[in-house]
Amino acid sequence: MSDATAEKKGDRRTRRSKKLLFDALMELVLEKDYESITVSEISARADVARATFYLHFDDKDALLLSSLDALVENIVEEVKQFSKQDLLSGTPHPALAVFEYVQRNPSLFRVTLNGQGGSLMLQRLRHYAAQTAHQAIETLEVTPTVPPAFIADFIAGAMLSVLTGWLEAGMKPPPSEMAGMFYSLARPSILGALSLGKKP
Amino acid sequence: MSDATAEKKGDRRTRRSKKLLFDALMELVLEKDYESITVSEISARADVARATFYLHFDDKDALLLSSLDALVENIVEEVKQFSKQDLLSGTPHPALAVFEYVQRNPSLFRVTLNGQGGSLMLQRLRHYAAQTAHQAIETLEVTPTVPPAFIADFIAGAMLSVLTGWLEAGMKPPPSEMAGMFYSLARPSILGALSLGKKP
DNA sequence: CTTTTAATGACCACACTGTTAATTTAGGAG
DNA sequence: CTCCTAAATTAACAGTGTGGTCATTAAAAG
Repeated sequence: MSDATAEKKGDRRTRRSKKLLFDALMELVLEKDYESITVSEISARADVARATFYLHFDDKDALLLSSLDALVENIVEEVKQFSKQDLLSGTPHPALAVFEYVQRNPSLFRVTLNGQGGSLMLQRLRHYAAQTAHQAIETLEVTPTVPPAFIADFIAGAMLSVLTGWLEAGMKPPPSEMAGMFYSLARPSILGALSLGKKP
Repeated sequence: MSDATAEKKGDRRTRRSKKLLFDALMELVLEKDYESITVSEISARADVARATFYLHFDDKDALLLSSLDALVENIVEEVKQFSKQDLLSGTPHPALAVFEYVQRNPSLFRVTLNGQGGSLMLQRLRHYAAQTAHQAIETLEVTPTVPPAFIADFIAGAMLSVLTGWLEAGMKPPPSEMAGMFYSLARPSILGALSLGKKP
């Protein structure tokens, strides 16, 4: 094992290339329509041979998805910090975490939510969100009157949609306010759906 | 004016071609990934010269969007029938209308919501939905504590997300049940956000 | 019937894809 | 440091789809 700073896998050159390509895509994605970006363009921007691109990724989407996966892992982890009590209390920590995270890294989310990044990303993001919401609900240990999966879809979709609108509006109201509004809509719903089946 | 059956615009041949192309796209979209469908393929399936395609549409997306627009117009009109009182009453008419409509024409919605149909459709559908929700809220003539646009985004996103899950699950619970669940989550939210500013 | 207009097939230049082969370059193990 | 291996590069390649034009044919509309 070489360890040392370790953690990273693979040849230094490989890492370098992947990072360059990733950064190039992020740059381009802010400049133009995702669909219209070509592999040639990404490689050129990354100052990497086109063949090198295909050495690491099958196609444009593969690169994009691998980026998204990394990003989502981060945000999910942050959000998971706040579960149980925060979910039912008035403190909008989980939602706040989301808004703040998005505010900190708007680029990729803008691509995803604004519909660019094609369908793949939105689809995947929705699944991630729903799954996370689902897990959060289950930690509450109540037997809801509505299937948790339904609640999860509902809340996840609402959150993504609201996020989209927020990005389109230039992230105008600050995260705290957004989170507050989100909770004022989401909490009554969830509480209502859970109330009948509360556990002692 | 030639009127007679009228209502339709343009040359009969034009209408024919457009319809053929539209139908072809719908067929293909059920068979394979939207992104992978080519103009050549659509034209071939429609049994129409490729040049004819470009005579009517700029590209694949233009055809798709024109289809979506037509479809959405229908559903929006249906939903708009039920506004004011139904919105606040327990009768889930508006949501029911949506679920039933989708159940009746699943194909295009499956494309849109399942993420295929690229980003364009989802984006546009979200806007349509939010806009419709927004208008519905304004007919209520109350001054909500949360911006109507926010509520609209919230509800529209929730609806689309739930619809997506529903389609993925093979439209398993019937529309009535889905609409019921949707309302049990959506109503408390909306009522809560509106309650403080009720008008006499 | 005559005029107008859509549809067709054909043919084009162009861009991007995905792959492979030969060569150069740089990292890592010992 | 040296050698060996694996990554990166350059360059070609066939394949496919795109838009667009054009003269010709077919069919509506008046």
